[in-house]
Amino acid sequence: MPEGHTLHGLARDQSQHFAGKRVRVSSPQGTFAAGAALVDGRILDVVTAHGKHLFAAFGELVVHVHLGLFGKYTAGSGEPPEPRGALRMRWVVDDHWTDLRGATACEVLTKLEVGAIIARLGPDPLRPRAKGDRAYARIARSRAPVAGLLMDQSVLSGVGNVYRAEILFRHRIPPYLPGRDVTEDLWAPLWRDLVTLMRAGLRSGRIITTRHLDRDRQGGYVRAADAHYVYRRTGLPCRICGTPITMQLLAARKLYWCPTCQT
DNA sequence: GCAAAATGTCAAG
DNA sequence: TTGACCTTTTGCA
Repeated sequence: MPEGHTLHGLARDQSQHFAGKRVRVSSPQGTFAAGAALVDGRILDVVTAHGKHLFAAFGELVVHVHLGLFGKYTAGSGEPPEPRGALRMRWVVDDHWTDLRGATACEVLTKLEVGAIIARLGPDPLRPRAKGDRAYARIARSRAPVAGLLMDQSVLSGVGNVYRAEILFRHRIPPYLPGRDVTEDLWAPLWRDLVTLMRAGLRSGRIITTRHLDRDRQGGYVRAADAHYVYRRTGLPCRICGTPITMQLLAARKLYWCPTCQT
C-alpha cells in the first residue's frame, strides 16, 4: 500500500542487494513468465523510482513495476521460502531474495518506453533537484479542487491519499479550493513541506505528519494512532480544534479534512 | 466462509 | 462518474 516514499525505499534496498549481480528472475504464478525469461540471468544495473513507478534496469531491458493499491514486495536473506499464493515475480541472488504480489503493472520495457512513462509524470518531491514550479504551473491554471490535483500524477508524482490529506491539513487549505486560487505564497511552503515529510517517510518507512515526527526521526516510537492529523480519523476530534474530522469521496477516493481548521 | 477494505490507475460511457 | 483489475488481511457470521 504505497506512496512515493515506499517506492524510493524499495529502489534503494533492491539496488543495495541485487545491483551488479546476475539475478535469477522467475514468475511462479506464471502471468509474468514471458517477461521473466527475458531478463533471467542478466546483471541488474540499478533500480530507480519515479513517483510511484519502479524501474529495474538489466542493460537495455527494464522491468517496470507499479504496485497499484494492493501490490507488495516481501524480501529476505538466505534461501527463499516455498512459493505461496499469487507470486508474480521472484528475484534470487546468492544471499538475498524478493517476491512481488498483486502489482498493477509488472512488465519488461525498453529504455525508450521507460522515458515515455517518466515524461508523463509531474515532479517527484523525492527526486533530487525536483522543481515544484512545474507542478504549480498546472495547479494555478486549473479550476479543479486542489485535493484532486495533488493526487494527479501528471501534476506531481509520488503523493497519494495519505500525504495529500495531511499536507492540506498542515497548511490549513480547504480541499475543495480550486487550483487557480492556490497562491504562490501557499504553494511554496507546501512543496517544501512535502519534500521534508516524504524524506522523513523514506527514512523511517512510515508516514508520520504530526508533531510526533521529531520523535520518530530520533528513533523514538510513535503509535499508529498518533501518526496523522486527519487521514482515517473520521469523526474523531481534530488534534488542533476538536471539531470532528470529516470524510467525503472525491473521485472515488476517501478525502479527510477538518472543516474548522481548513477554511 | 465470505464480505469489505487497503497508501492506485485506466478505460468506457 | 463508474467499474474493472491486481491480492492479502481483517472482521463478522
